[in-house]
Amino acid sequence: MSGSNSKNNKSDKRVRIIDAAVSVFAQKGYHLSRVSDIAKVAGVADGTIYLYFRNKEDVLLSIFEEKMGILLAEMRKALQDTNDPLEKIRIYVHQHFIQLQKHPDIAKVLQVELRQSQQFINEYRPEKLWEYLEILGDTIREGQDLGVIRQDVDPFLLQWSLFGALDELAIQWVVARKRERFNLTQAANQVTEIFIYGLTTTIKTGE
Amino acid sequence: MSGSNSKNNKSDKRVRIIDAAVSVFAQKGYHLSRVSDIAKVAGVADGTIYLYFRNKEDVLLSIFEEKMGILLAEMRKALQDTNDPLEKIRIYVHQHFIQLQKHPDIAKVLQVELRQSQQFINEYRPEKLWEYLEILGDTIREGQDLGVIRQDVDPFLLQWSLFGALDELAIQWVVARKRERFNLTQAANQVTEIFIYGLTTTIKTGE
Amino acid sequence: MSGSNSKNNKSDKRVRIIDAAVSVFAQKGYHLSRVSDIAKVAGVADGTIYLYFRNKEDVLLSIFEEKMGILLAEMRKALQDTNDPLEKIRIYVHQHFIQLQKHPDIAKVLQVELRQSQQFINEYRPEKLWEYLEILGDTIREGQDLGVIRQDVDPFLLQWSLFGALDELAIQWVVARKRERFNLTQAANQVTEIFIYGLTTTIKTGE
Amino acid sequence: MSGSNSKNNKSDKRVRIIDAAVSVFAQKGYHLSRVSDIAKVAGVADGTIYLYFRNKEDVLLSIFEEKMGILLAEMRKALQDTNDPLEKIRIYVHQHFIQLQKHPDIAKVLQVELRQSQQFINEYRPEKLWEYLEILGDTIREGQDLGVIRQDVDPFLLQWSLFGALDELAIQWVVARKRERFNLTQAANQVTEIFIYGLTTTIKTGE
DNA sequence: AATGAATGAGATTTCATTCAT
DNA sequence: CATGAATGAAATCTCATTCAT
Repeated sequence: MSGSNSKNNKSDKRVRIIDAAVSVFAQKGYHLSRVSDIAKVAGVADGTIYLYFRNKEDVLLSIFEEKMGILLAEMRKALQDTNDPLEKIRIYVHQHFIQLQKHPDIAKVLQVELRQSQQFINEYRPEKLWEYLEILGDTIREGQDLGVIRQDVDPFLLQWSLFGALDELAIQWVVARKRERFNLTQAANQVTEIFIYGLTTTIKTGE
Repeated sequence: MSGSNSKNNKSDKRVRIIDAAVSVFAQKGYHLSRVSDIAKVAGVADGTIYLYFRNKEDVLLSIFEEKMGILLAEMRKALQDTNDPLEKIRIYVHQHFIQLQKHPDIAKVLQVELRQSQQFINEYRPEKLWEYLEILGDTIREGQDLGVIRQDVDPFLLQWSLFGALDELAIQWVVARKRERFNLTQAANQVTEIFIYGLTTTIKTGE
Repeated sequence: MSGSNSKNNKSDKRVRIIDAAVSVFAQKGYHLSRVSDIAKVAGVADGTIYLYFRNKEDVLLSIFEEKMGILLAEMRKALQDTNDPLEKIRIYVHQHFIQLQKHPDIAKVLQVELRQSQQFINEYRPEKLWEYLEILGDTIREGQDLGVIRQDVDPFLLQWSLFGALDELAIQWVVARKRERFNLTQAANQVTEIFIYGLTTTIKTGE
Repeated sequence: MSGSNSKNNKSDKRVRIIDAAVSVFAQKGYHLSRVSDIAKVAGVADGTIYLYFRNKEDVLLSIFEEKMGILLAEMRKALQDTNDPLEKIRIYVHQHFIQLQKHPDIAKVLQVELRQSQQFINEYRPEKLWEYLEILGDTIREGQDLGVIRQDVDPFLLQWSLFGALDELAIQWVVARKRERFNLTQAANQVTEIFIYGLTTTIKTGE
């Protein structure tokens, strides 16, 4: 029991630091966050952080690695029962926004800090993020193979367009305190509507 | 002529500092850029920067103010001869990407550094950016009034979705060294296609 | 013992910084003293000073607060057994010079740096110094009430005159390296003589 | 005439800089005063100051040299018709305070800045100030030779005590915004009274 | 002689990281 | 393992002084 406790304490502390860092980074941004801020929120001494992480940057990297891993796993689980590509896209968008709502701080860090530094993105390839995005790209290609998505769009461009749209709405929701202006479920519905059917009023013949 | 020179030199220096800052911020990000880096690139002494700007942050703010003003003016000029909302959107997208291609560093700073800090966004209202975005929102509302854009989408959500898509593609093109993977003209065409007609294969009756 | 040591080390460091600052300020004056000078004399790193003080000015303020407090307490103790106002003045003058002799650096900082900046005096009210001076004013008023000090002198003017005389002699002794020219005990005697009996040769009838 | 004008302009500018420096130093203190502040008040360019003075310190030194010279000359003129040492002291005190009232800024700089830096006092001997003080010392010695001033006081101590008293009252009047609390004529009378007759109530037989 | 834009040395202060306890 | 006091490198910003015009 004491061994188990000890192990729990250990992993506990690591988790507490990660969570504290997520909260602090989300609030102030990576560069304006001090290590001692993280330590204070985590309820540990400054030096303790260096027992679990190489340095401040390693804390940020670990957030990506671990939190993105969780989001990725949950996204896969949400999509596992569907085969229809268009339905998959609908679920992807909903799931993305649900995660966002559940973990706004994580979302903020992933979104904002990710783009902060070219260096960061180039030097540290956030594999888990790429995998998360690849799901969208693969689904689009699948849709094209099955003939339900137009052949004339580049899956790569479509993937980023859709992700960008989601991301921007997320930022508006998360960062800019516009949460009162829209709820994310409605947003999810509208975004999928627009991407799938377009914004024009004319009616699709196939329907 | 010497007077003209003298005047040119003076305004020259401010411009050189701004341009140097754009380049340095684009490369390293705001926080990792040292004032002396900017000075070196501008070919002036460190202290000279403080003759033209209050502090480092003021340099960043001035970039926004001035460069965004230029982009805004050019966007308005590009749109002035069009009345059709859908055509306006096509032009907006193209123009956005053309500017991007012409000024990738400015784009990087405006896009990436802008959202770096919540504080920045909250305390300093980037009016010019809002105006730039409002053009899109107004056009959408116009299109709805004219009946060419679906009434059931929230202009606010659509505006941000479209801008997010553009933004993300821009970042991919600018930041992540993916310029070889697509050209922006093609991207512009595809994004407008998708937003206007949707990503499904079914054919619009109106065509 | 180790706990005691630890505590001593901590308070030790604050004291060491204060004392170093007194020495450095006394030698170079506040403005010409660099924080790193103080750190070097105190035997700590530059940054350590900022663990104990908000900034350089706070070090100066703390010197006033703490050292003046000590001088004030000792002055009160020296005066506690006397009731005769004239005797009190004699003791005050002696005590003032004794303290001076014991802590010439403190004296220098209190006297010289204090009046350096109007701003300083106006913004930071040196309460402890006022209290120290008030002792003199109160004694004078007491003497007038008891009829041993002339009614026709303004206590306020007399207080400042006497303090100015002491102060100037102090400065001559401390700053201007004139220590060889007079000893402070003799000075104390002469100043009290002059103030009490005047500088004329005529003899008081009361004697 | 134009030559004379030119000469006037030249000396004019030097005087304007000196006067500006007096005003600025009096307000902010030497170290917090910027050369450009002086230039602005003098209505000249920053660089112009360096045509008339070697550097910032030289401006301060010149203030002493020149302003003190004026005060010294006026003091000598005020004393020239008197032979009685006690009367001379009375006049000295009055004259000192009159000058003070006429030139409070000069007084502030001479008094406060003078003591700021040991270095300053040691390296640059303010001859004119010493002469000014010597008048007091000489008068005291004269009085002792004539038998009207007690032999048992050290002229050096008495000189500094009296000057210190004057100085402190001056500072209170000039610096600490206490001008409403006393007028200098009254102060002059009281200080001479106290120094000459002492602060006790007993009556001198000689009177 | 006068200007004032430009310089750059130097000062304060912060904060990631270390290490003795 | 954990602590947190101490470190000191590094960054921003100021301002006396210079010098081309």
